[in-house]
Amino acid sequence: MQITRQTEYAVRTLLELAAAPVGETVSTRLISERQGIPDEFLKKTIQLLVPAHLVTTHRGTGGGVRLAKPATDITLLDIITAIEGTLALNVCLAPDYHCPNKPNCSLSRILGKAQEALLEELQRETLADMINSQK
Amino acid sequence: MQITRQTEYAVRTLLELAAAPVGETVSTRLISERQGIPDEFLKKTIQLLVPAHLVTTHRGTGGGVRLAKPATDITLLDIITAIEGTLALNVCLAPDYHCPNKPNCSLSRILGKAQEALLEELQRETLADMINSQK
DNA sequence: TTTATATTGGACTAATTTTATCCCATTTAT
DNA sequence: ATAAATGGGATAAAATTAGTCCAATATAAA
Ligand code: SF4
Ligand code: SF4
Repeated sequence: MQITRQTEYAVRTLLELAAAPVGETVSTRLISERQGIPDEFLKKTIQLLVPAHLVTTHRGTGGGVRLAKPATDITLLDIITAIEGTLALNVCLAPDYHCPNKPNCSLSRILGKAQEALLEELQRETLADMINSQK
Repeated sequence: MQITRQTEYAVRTLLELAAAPVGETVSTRLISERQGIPDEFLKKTIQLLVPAHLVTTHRGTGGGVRLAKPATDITLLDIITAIEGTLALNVCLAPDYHCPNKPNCSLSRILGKAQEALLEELQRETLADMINSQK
């Protein structure tokens, strides 16, 4: 019932990028050093952020990673989803899973409600908010 | 970011007990058959519910498991906690974990708030409520 | 007192997920 | 060319989750 270490790596990476001058690329190497993240693992992590349209990358000398959109448009939920897939508090709350009991299962009903409350909080604040609240 | 299978086993077990006549014991064997839970694994699961004071057990012929308190006094959060330990959306939100960054970490702050919202929902409804909403 | 029933508890195994590493290919600026 | 950087496949290590096996103990009933 925890976010994974990789998800936290992703958040910290995006915070690092959001803190950098707008439009500037940062290499994964540099991020890994500054954030204490294993660099090869960070590469994999960033490769999950690309298809989620949270960052863009550029190869070669002077290349690196930058935000794909303004920090005001990226929520914590976006990041979690990019790394872990759609958040589900139980199997039956995940897309494409069908449990025959679901229609009259009070557990899934409660977990569904609880999940809604959770998603709302995770969606409320953006990367930009997070940066600001650090100051 | 999901409850474990074992936690769901625990919930279904307690629902089964709550549905039985008050004060009546049910054997783990019977529960495992009715709920489709591996019986040896269910035994382990129930052994986690005993020290959490959610059920009491009685050995020997005619023995079994029963609720340790009224179904109105058992919340979903109680059950999750009994099986998985104190719920924490990230390591640093668990008791006895100290991250030096925590004081000015906006991630832990947001996750903390989100966790609060989640806990509130999980605490809101009791086993009794769950039974009633099935009808 | 024997027997059948049921939980207790420890050791063990299996499966799955998470975390991490290795290594080579490809792209790009200088 | 060369150095810097990401892309991506294969694999390994570690941790967690799920499940099994079995002997011991307690209890009620025959
Ligand atoms: S039994 Fe209920 S909680 Fe469990 S998987 Fe089915 S619908 Fe979900
Ligand atoms: S860096 Fe922030 S979120 Fe991560 S463990 Fe430390 S306090 Fe928690």
